[in-house]
Amino acid sequence: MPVELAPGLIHHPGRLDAAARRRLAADVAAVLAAAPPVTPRMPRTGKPFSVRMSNCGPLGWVSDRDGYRYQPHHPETGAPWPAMPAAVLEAWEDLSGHTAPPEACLINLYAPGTRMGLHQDRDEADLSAPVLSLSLGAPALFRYGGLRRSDPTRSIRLMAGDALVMGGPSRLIHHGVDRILPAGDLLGAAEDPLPGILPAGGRCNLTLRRVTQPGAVSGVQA
DNA sequence: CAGTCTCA
DNA sequence: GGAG
Repeated sequence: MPVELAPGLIHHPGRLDAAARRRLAADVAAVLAAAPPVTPRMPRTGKPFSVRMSNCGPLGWVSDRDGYRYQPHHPETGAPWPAMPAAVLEAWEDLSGHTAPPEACLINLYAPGTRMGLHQDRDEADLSAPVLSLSLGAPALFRYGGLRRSDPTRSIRLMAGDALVMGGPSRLIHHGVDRILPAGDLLGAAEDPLPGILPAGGRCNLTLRRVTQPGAVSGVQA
């Protein structure tokens, strides 16, 4: 059953069963074969993220010395991002409450020890759509706060199969990943969703977003 | 510009 | 965990 952590911030524990998780993982593996994970870098400083990333869908989120942006092609291969898999689109239809389809699915790969500092998802022109997060693999300690970075924060454990919707008043809240937890930390067998791609004990997170304004002309990025 | 980091 |  869903838990409303804050207005517009909905946690769906165990939303994806084992079969759905396997199907999603297989789809993600196929995407990563065509769009290999990239190590993003901080704008200006070039400091690498610990998380590795890829994308599927018409647009993908990338970060390098030039800044954050969405672009239609892989930054290293130059190929268009792979199409959004059916399992991803179905999750959006089930959980987003949004009629227009997602335009970007960012794939975050967390090896053990990887973290993601508190940040906002604010590179999208259309903020009326929620961000939908799906978790695979190892559990993670997820932290969320408010609209201001200095707002008080709380943390929850995000597990394989969990979905999290950040929408409405929570669309721009700060959030991050404090740490990847040992797979055996809780009951439930360790799942390695992407063997050969993600180290054992790692986590894969998918975030689905709407990027462009409803009326935007193709080729023009707000 | 920033989803970085380290210090405390 | 909060600040810079």
